[in-house]
Amino acid sequence: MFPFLSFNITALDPTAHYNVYVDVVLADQHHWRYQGGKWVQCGKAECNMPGNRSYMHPDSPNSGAHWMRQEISFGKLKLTNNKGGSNNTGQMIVLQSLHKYQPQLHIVEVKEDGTQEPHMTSRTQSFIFPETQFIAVTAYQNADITQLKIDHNPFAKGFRDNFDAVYGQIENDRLSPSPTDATGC
Amino acid sequence: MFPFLSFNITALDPTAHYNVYVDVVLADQHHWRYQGGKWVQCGKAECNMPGNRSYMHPDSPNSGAHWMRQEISFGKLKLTNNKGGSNNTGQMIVLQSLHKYQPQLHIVEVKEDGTQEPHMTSRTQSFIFPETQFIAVTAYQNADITQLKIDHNPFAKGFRDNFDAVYGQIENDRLSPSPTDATGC
DNA sequence: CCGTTTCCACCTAGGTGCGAAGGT
DNA sequence: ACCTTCGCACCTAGGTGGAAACGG
Repeated sequence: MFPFLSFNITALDPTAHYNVYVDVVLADQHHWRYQGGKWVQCGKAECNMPGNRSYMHPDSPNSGAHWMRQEISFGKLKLTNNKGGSNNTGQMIVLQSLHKYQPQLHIVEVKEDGTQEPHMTSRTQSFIFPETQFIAVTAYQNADITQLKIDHNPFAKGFRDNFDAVYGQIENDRLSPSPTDATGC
Repeated sequence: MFPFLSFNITALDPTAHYNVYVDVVLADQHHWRYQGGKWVQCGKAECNMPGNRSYMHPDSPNSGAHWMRQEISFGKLKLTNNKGGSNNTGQMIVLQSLHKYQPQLHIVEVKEDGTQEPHMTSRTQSFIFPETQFIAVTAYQNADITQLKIDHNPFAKGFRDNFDAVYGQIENDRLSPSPTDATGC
């Protein structure tokens, strides 16, 4: 997933322990297609398919102090349309192409061992940022998104037009794209 | 560290939880030098220098069933002579060059959260395999060791003489060198 | 002098979008 | 038609030993 989700968290108990994870849910009940330069709805969504749709941050479990120390990035969260069949050990989030999704951030207080406290629902908080919605694709439809990724994803450096000139620039830029950048991708 | 340490563990409680880690201690109190094709002692060892000398297996903590399921490899254990000064967060084992070392395997029963049970020393077992002793170096002294690593470490493939011919062979070999291979490196 | 550090070519491993080929 | 998959060139990131430079 690029640009990746990144959050700042405050007001946790520095000494308590938390799991932090993201899951991705359908944002509406429609197929989408890109037609005439716009995304348009097109029929009903397929039934909820099986497959993992949550990703625990690799630092989990950890203390409130740890989570608040610095920005929490989900740079290694990976998306796929492959249900995996076998060895999918919860490492990738499985989505259906051409459906719109809404990521959600969850912060769950846990015992020191990382298992969830029972009957402590007030100790779980979830956050939804509508600006992080996106449409999953297997091939890019919107050229602006393609260019955004080529410009900012280091692994796509080979596709930049003015390779050297642009790169020096980017290194000096703050490269923390607002979550809005993910919209429509 | 290559060849890397690898262990099979049996007779754990499948439902209990354990940390598994390796540490590396001085095997004797001498400097060593390579002279006339042999390692010879040479004066006294320096005082025990500071620096991390243990490496927790990345699967830790985990169940007895997990540890017994398959061979436990320490393929990502890294050695250095750099005390790091700052950001050394326990990820590398710090050794002094030209000293002889003895790796040790430790299996510690823990609570589910990975913290050690207090007053449960009988729940810790340590194993020492003398055949895994080695002498740390910054430059290879023994040509046999150099060739062993070139032949078997995939990252050193570029130094193999008969590149293609040899590689097909190695792929078909069992590549689990006995710990003895580490001796004298 | 001899051991250490630095730089280098060469590899493994894996993340990019592109374009051709494949499916429905 | 339109979407998906696959192979590809091109990158990032990092693990090799060799050779030269460095240092006490």
